[in-house]
Amino acid sequence: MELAVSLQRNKSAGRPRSTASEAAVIAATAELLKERPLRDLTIEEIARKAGVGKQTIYKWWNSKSAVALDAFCKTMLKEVEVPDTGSLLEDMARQLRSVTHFYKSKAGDAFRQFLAEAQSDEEFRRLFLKVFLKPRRDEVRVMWERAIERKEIAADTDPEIAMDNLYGPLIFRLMSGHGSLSENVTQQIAQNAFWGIATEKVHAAYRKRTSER
Amino acid sequence: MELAVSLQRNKSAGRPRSTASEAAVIAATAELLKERPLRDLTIEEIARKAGVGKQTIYKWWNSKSAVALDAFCKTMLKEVEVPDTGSLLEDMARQLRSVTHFYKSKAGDAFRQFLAEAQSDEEFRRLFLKVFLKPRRDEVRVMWERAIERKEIAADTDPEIAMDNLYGPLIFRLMSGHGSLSENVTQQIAQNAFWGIATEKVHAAYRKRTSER
Amino acid sequence: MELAVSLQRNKSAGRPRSTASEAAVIAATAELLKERPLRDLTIEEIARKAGVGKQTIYKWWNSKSAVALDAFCKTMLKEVEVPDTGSLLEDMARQLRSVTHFYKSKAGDAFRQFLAEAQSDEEFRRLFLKVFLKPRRDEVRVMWERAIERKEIAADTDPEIAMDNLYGPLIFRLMSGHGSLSENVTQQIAQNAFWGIATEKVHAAYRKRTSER
Amino acid sequence: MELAVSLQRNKSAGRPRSTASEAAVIAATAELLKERPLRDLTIEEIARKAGVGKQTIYKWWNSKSAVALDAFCKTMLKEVEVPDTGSLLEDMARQLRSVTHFYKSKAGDAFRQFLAEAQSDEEFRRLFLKVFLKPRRDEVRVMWERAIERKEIAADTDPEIAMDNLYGPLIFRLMSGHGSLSENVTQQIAQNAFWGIATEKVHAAYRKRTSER
DNA sequence: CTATAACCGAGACGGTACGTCAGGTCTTCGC
DNA sequence: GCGAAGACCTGACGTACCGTCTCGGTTATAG
Repeated sequence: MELAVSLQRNKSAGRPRSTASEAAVIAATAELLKERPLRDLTIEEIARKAGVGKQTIYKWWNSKSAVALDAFCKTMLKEVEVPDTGSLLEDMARQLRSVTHFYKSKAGDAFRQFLAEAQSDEEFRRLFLKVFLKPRRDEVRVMWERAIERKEIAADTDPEIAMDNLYGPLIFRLMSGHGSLSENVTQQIAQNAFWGIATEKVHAAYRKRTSER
Repeated sequence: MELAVSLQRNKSAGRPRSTASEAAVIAATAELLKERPLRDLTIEEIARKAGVGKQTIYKWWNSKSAVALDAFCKTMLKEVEVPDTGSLLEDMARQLRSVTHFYKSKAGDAFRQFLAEAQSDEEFRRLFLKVFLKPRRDEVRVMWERAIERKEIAADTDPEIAMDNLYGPLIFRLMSGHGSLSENVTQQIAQNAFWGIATEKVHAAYRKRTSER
Repeated sequence: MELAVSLQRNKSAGRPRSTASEAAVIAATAELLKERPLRDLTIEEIARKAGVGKQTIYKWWNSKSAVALDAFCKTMLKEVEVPDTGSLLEDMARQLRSVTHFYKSKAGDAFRQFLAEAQSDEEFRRLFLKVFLKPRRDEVRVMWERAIERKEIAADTDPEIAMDNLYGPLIFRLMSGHGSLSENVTQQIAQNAFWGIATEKVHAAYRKRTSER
Repeated sequence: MELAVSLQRNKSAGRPRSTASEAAVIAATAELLKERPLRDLTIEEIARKAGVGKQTIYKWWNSKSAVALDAFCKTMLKEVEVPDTGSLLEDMARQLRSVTHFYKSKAGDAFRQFLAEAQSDEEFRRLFLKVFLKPRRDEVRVMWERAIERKEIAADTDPEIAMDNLYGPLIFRLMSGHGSLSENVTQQIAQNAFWGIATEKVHAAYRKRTSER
């Protein structure tokens, strides 16, 4: 019980890390990240704004992207909503509404910056995957697992692919900007993804309740 | 940039634009783009490698991304294959195989770099959309228009969304690297996209030919 | 005749070196050098004060000491007075008075800084020797050559050693600060140096004119 | 610094100064000082090499030069040889031989570094004068006092100036590097200095023993 | 036998400067 | 007048030390 604590402390001599500095860096970075693209941040500016030495940043983070990701996770992130309405279509529609709201926010801008950054920094790609993307997907995956239990989708459905079917189109749309992300569009995407993965039985049930498509 | 140059102004005095320089810049950039991420290219290096003054580059292109995009379009791009098998599912499967091959090539790396770059450079995003993405989508759109004619999908289906359903998951997978892009996965994505947009009639016909999913 | 000139110019394309920048650097450095020891100058401060990029300084000079030496030679240096009174003793006494004046000035401070710098930078030591010390000694050497002609000193006297006998004590005094450099002291040093190198004949002649030492 | 410590205050509470740490600092510094110029030492490196906290160094010494001087005095210094042959010329020649040996050694390098350091640090200049230069000159001064007693030099000769006449040329030669310090040269310097300060009587006696110069 | 005090190592901190790199602009010459 | 060459100012890079500041711990004397 107490063990973890006492193992944690005392492990090193010397002046301990300044929580104030860390917080200042995170805060400054978060603020800057809302103002401009990640690419246009500089370590110097973060240090300046945080009132912190550059070395202090380099000591605790590997790159400005790592600082930014940390700031993002600590200040810009809200809980994922994982609806459980008993209907996959409904779940997906609701979920998509909520992630769309995220994607369109400042946080969503940051998210896309990170995805962009990952294209030229393999180490960061892994970090981003580990600290943000994977945990998020793990939370959301239950939506499909529940659908499998309810037999709405086939037992051998790969939730990973299901998720890509749902989120991929959205993200691509946002990144390329070739089309808008209106309510209408997101719902269409949700429906297509649903029809794409649901079983025939569910299709039939669904068709009963609505007019033929 | 680069467009509609020659017709209007053949009267101007002075030395004409050197086609050799332009070609050298394009070639050097293409080569560099195969070696490393766009972000890590520099105008100076391109100029050095091309044996060209920096100013010459700045004169004809707005940014290194613009040079790179130009180089990409002129040297790394092959015709899109737009299959016409008479079956949307088959068309989509084939198409996806061919774009997957593209995405996994050096050219695909470059494509993702451009998408990344667009996240921090709105002007470039528009350029990329105009000179690459839109033309491509225009070519591919006929696949869905043909499917509408064949009544495989509803008349009011938006091909834009259909395309996002098909390509979005792939691109997202590649960019985030959370999963592989095996033949198996791409075919699954194609199928899901197809089931997502095809009409009930087509679903039924398809089920006849295969065992129940 | 004209050859040297035409070889000099035209040798390179590109924007020529900015004389304004060079002058600004020299001026700024000279000013700073009067305010504080060479060691406490920084390239950054010079650049800042001169309104010049650091790179411009690094391009044309190897080190801050080199800049400082250049500034010193171009702005703080006056002609050496090489007296020719027909008497070595008189020449030496006058010369020493004038160099003492130099040593005690701001320029003399700088001179000692350079000598100090040379102790930890062999490359600079050679530079200093070449551009300042050797030319100066070459100018002054004639004093002893004339004395040799007049047979005041032996024909095989080494002027280098004679000069060290004259200037060495002064410089050491100034650097260590163990004693003052009053008129009295410098004249004593001059006399000792003179007696040390003059021939017996001259000693005798000199003794006739003055009371026995 | 470092002087007159123990006698006055044996009463104070608290942990006493660690002699081990002091010795380690001195040893590490001495070693480093043999490897590179004083300017290129850093407190951090000394602390690292000595296995000591930086603060411990700052507590007991004012600057790295002070540490170095301390290390120099405690480990690199040998007794000065003050010959007493009964002849000033002989004394000077021998002395100069021995100091030349010193100047050319690692210790001599350090000595010049200190003299150099003194040009940009007035406080250190005074310290160096007090703990090294003055004591040394005090020891050597008797050479001239004995010569005065023997009436080899005038009663009012200033030994300080005499010393400068002897050592100054050597030191300047070494610092500027404009000439070598061969046996031949040092003996010439010694002779010149001797002739410069000896009385006529001595000159005459000396001439009897040698051929006319 | 504590309590107090000074010391010590370790090492994090806010800074300043380093020397390098590239950006985007400018100026000159040769074609 | 175009284009190469290349110098210019700017500003960020990542590193090295500076001198200061906590920490946890150690070793003395004083009570």
